[in-house]
Amino acid sequence: MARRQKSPVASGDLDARKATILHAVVTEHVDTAQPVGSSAVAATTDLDVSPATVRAEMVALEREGYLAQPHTSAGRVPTDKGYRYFVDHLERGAVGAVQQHQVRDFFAHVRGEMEDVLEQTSKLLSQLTSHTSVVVGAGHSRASILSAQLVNLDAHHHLLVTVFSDGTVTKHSVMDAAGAGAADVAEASRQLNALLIGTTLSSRIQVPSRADDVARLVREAASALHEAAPTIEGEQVYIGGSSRVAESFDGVETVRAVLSILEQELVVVSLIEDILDADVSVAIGSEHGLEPLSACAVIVAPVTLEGETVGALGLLGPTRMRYREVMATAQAVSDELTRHFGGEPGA
Amino acid sequence: MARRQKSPVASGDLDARKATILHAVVTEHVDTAQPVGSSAVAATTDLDVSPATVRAEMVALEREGYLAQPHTSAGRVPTDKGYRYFVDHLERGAVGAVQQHQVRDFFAHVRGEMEDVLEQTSKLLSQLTSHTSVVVGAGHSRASILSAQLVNLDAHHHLLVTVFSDGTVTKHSVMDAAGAGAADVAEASRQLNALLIGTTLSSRIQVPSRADDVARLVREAASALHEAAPTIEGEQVYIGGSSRVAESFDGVETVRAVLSILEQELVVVSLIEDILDADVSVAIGSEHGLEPLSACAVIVAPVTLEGETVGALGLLGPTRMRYREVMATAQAVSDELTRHFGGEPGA
DNA sequence: CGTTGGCAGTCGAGTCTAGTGAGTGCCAGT
DNA sequence: ACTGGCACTCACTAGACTCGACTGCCAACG
Repeated sequence: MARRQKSPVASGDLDARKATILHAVVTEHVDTAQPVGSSAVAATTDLDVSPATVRAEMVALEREGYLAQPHTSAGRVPTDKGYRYFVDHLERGAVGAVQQHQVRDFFAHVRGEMEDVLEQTSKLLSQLTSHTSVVVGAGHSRASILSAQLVNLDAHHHLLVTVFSDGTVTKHSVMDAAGAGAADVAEASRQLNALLIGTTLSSRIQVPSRADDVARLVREAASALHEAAPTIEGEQVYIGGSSRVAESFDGVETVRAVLSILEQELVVVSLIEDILDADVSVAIGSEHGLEPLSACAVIVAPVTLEGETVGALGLLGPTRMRYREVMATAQAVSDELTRHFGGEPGA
Repeated sequence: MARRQKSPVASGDLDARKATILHAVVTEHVDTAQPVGSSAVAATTDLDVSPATVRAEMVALEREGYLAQPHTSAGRVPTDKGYRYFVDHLERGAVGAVQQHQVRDFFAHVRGEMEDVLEQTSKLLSQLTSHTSVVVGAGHSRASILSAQLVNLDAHHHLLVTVFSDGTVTKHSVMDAAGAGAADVAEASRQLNALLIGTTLSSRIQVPSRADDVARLVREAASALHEAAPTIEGEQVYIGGSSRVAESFDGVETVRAVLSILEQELVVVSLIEDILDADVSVAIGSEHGLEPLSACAVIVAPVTLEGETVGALGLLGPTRMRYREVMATAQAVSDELTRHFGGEPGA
């Protein structure tokens, strides 16, 4: 609403009245899920114009691609472009008091490891918004190793347990057909720790080439760790409220398609990362490339730690969504999450 | 079909012809999703009787509760009791050759930690059966601690990393407001290790009561571990193919209800454990107590390790399900999984 | 020239009325 | 005990019709 252009042609800005009408159509349609007619717009806005005038404007808005008609004698429905304009010109609202309180309360009481917090957060988000939520914890490719330890499980199996500077812990099985003695395992553990401390997963390390049991164990363990690197570097994904998908769309096929996408973590992560920006951002309908999600809008907010983006949270719902409220919620949770991790690093 | 009673009254067994008719109705209904008429049954069975005779039998089957009519002039549909009889008298079939191969192939190539294998398995199951699958890894309440280590993250945060005899690894944040020195942390780590090794989560341990930094760290870490015990003892749950739910049921409300149940891990686990038996077993419709799942059948197979049940796998679909095939698949995967973990314990 | 009221036209949704056909229950005959 | 025949039931479908919410267009107005 702030920036406006003189000439309302092309795709730039719309004149004030068109903007008001578009805004009215969007909000009304979000509320009712029905096409919105000219008289409804004339009644709900404070434009003081007749339905006929509204109609004329709507024809223009349709020509410019902001609105669409399901069929000739129906009201108008916003297009993706219409929603986009709506969102771009939305003044940021504060999150409701009840929700605000719920968010604060949640973060005041939540305890436990980062993983648990992220998972709980995804549940909170879907509960607050009635949409499906996605929380992505960034990978730790740049984290360095704080400790590595080889633990003897039984005669032929050991476990390499690695602790990273970002607080993650990984484990890797190490087979040992020969069955080295406990002393050898302990020695290998010592050497591994010395070898790996301070390195990252992408570091090249110098493994001993000797043929004895200890050296063999060290080599096996180190390779197990580095082989698995691509997997454990990967992001953690927590999805909450997937049952909300069934409420949001009426076509069973749409529901299936969306759920199917949600099952593919890699796709979800790359979707979120595509949309991710320094601020709360939105992808509407076909704006993200995923055809099965063309009926969806995705709202993404970053989670930062010491200025760096370490994760993201996303909310997925129908394009017909209460953008203002949902974006405000995303912003609030993102802020609190950032503060939460900022306050207690590594936890 | 083996055991049969003379008197077909009451709820015991049905006479051969009724059994055949019930069988025909179930298989036909599973195929077509339509009520099955008497003439269809007469045509598809080798009973060589007229539709009229079939009708008479169907009336009896309906009176005894095995069949139901959606409305007066429609064919018959199996009731839960009908499906139950069908399943109880199903001769176990072998799994199809293609699937057999797929399962073997999967287990021949799958690598990685138990958690990863279970998760992959749930995907395999849902892919093989086109149903939603659940894989439950048993809790490790009886596992003893092999190693405990306190790792210094930063000035005020440490991480207690614990390795259990069943190969699981847990981590717990330990806050340290006072900021003990590195030497103290190392000493605390040593003491914790000595203290915890060989104990289980339910063991009572004797923590030092001294007031110095080391003792404080030890107490903090031990209490963090034992406080979290209920959580980490808990089962791991992996759900695969939840999008299949949308295919299986046509009512959106049913889909939502089922998805909603699937989101509650505790409910899913207790459901599976209720049904769990030494063999592949089935709960049909209202047999399990969960009202929202009254349109579902759940097939559960145990996963054993050295004679002990260490987990379970479940398949959830509509009562109108290909029980024979799905049960055979569950059996096959359960067997292979058991063999897989039996062959490489701890992996 | 932008705006307005009026008006004919369009089209989806709902209702009503057969007509169709799959399937049943019953019964008399073998 | 089984069968063929038969009247009956009832969901489903198609067509006709009305209703009503809109639109698009146009002539008139300030």
